[in-house]
Amino acid sequence: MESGDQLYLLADFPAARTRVKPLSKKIVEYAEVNPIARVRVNVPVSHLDRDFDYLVPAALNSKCLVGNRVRVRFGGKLTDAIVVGRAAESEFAKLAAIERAVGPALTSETLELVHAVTERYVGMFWDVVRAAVPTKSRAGTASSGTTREASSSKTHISTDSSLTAGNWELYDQGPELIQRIKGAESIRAVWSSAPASLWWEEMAELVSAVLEADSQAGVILLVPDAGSVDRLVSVIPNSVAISTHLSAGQRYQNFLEVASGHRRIVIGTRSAVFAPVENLSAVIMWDDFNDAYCDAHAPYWDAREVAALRSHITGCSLFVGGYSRSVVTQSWCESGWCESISSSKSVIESVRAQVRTLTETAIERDPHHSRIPQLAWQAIKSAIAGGPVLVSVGRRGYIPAFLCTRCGERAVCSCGGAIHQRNRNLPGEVLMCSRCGSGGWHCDCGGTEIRALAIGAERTAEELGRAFAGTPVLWSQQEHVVSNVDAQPRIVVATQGAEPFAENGFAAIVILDVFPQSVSLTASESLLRRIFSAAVRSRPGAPIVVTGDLGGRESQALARWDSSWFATREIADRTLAHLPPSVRVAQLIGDREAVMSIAIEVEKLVQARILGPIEGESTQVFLIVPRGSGNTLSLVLNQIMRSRSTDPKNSFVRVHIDPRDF
DNA sequence: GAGGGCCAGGTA
DNA sequence: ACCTGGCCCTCG
Repeated sequence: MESGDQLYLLADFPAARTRVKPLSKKIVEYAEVNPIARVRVNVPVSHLDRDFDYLVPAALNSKCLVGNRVRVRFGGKLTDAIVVGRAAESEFAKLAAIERAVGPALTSETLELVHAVTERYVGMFWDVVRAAVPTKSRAGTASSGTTREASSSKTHISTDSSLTAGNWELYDQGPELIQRIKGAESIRAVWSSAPASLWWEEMAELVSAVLEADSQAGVILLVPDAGSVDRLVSVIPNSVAISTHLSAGQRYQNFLEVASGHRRIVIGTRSAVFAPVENLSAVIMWDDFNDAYCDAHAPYWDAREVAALRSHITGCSLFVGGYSRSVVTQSWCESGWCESISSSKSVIESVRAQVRTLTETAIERDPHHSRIPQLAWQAIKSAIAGGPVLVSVGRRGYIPAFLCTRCGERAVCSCGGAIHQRNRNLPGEVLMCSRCGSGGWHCDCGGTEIRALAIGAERTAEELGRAFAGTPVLWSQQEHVVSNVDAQPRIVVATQGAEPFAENGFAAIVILDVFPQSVSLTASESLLRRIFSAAVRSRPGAPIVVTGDLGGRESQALARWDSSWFATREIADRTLAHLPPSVRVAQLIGDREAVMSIAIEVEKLVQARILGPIEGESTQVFLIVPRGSGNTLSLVLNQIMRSRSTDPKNSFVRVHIDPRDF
């Protein structure tokens, strides 16, 4: 298969003839033009993460192009390598020859991207390649290419086609945006999904606008999970999936179809951000706040950042959508790197009047002691005849809210945060505030013990079933996600993140138990995301009831129906506190000695603030620098890691650049 | 990280 | 004379 050949231009290299003395005694002809291949070898040590030169046998010339995968003898062993350059001459005298060619892996464009990601995340070239390129499967090529295959395994009560279409008229400058895309303009934009919008239809519409500008355009669509991949593949013609839930053979085959230019519309999970799409015109990402975009292996790259990097390097368009605006994408907008697309005033007006927020204290006073407050009952009761009602519940099982065992009032800290027990199996364990972290809580009544207000999702469903006997109650949860429901009256109880869409939208929505799950940087951002992601599933004018423990800013953002406003405030606070996204962070994890010595060395070379050490199973340190010094920080860390790796006595230290949460 | 060369010191 | 472990260097 010579399919990858047209990707690279040999003519780019200066023609030159060189005398090179090959190591092997065998008489082999070498490539006439640029007989040297500069490669990166797959060895797990960072001081060997540099170029090595090999001779290209004439017979392999066309398969040793820049970006191709080859096999070379390195340190006596046959090893995988990627050709990263071709040259006429080498500094090095005694060269070995490339033993075998494997196939296409990277294009010159994705090669540059992999290099950039490696540098930024202080990683090794091959650690990024492993994520970017599927392994060639032993079975070779699985015959039938499953492209645009409808997912039949998921529970669908109605089909996608009966749902309302994505409509960019719901947004200020939405129709204008579509026109500009059709006019082949390169655009970076973030959109916050409007109520009654369907994200996959919105993405499909962006794709068709891109294709209208250039029918040969390449597009990458990124979604957080396999279910979303299926959903998108079914609405976007001529697309191909590159995602981990495909078999290894299928994944490799699809990858080859993309690398050869046969397919240009790629839909996938995080690693698809590296897809070797020809003529890439746009990267479109959905739900960027989702943690699934973070790779769990070193060097812990983040697909949102990689997408931004790719757009930066190639100038391709970038569209990032979500139910609510993430702090990071809002900061892109504020820096002028990106434009912001939000729901139009009239759309916002139609929703915000319907939103009612109830604090936890109000629920406690409810005489029925139900998890579902009176107002929510009323909303469900009045809406149920007209269509489906969504009840979004928190995590299954325990809800992190507690009551004083003595008076039964909710255990609340003086700062307003919820009180929780570190280890609920140990009586007498110190009671902590989940917001400010102060310990030693006691109730106003004098009580010093708490009990969990532990009513899980099942109880809620049960309670609803009893109250609305005769109305079907449908469950949607992580193990069994219901994607869509029809317009029939029914109660849909869904755990966070598993909320279905309803034909024509839900007639009422109740969002229960919105509590911060932990003390962290992104805790309140994720509360808002949960509320908005459920609430956009409403039909116009439908009542939306939210219960839980919202801070003032969260409530206000909800009342305004403006998550960008919220993100802006968050950014301002974090900037004052020298926290991301206004700064770049490097997290070091390892032996105390090693971590501290690296931190001190970095501090000598860049002006960094050191946070920590935090002792646990291993020691953690955070190095914080202004955004502008981020590249220097990566560079310096790279040098240190390289020199450390030459000495096997040095213990291993993990470097995590810009962790999303800490 | 693996393999090889080299030197020192211990063992028959 | 031979084995063993530690150290250091290379790997194209």
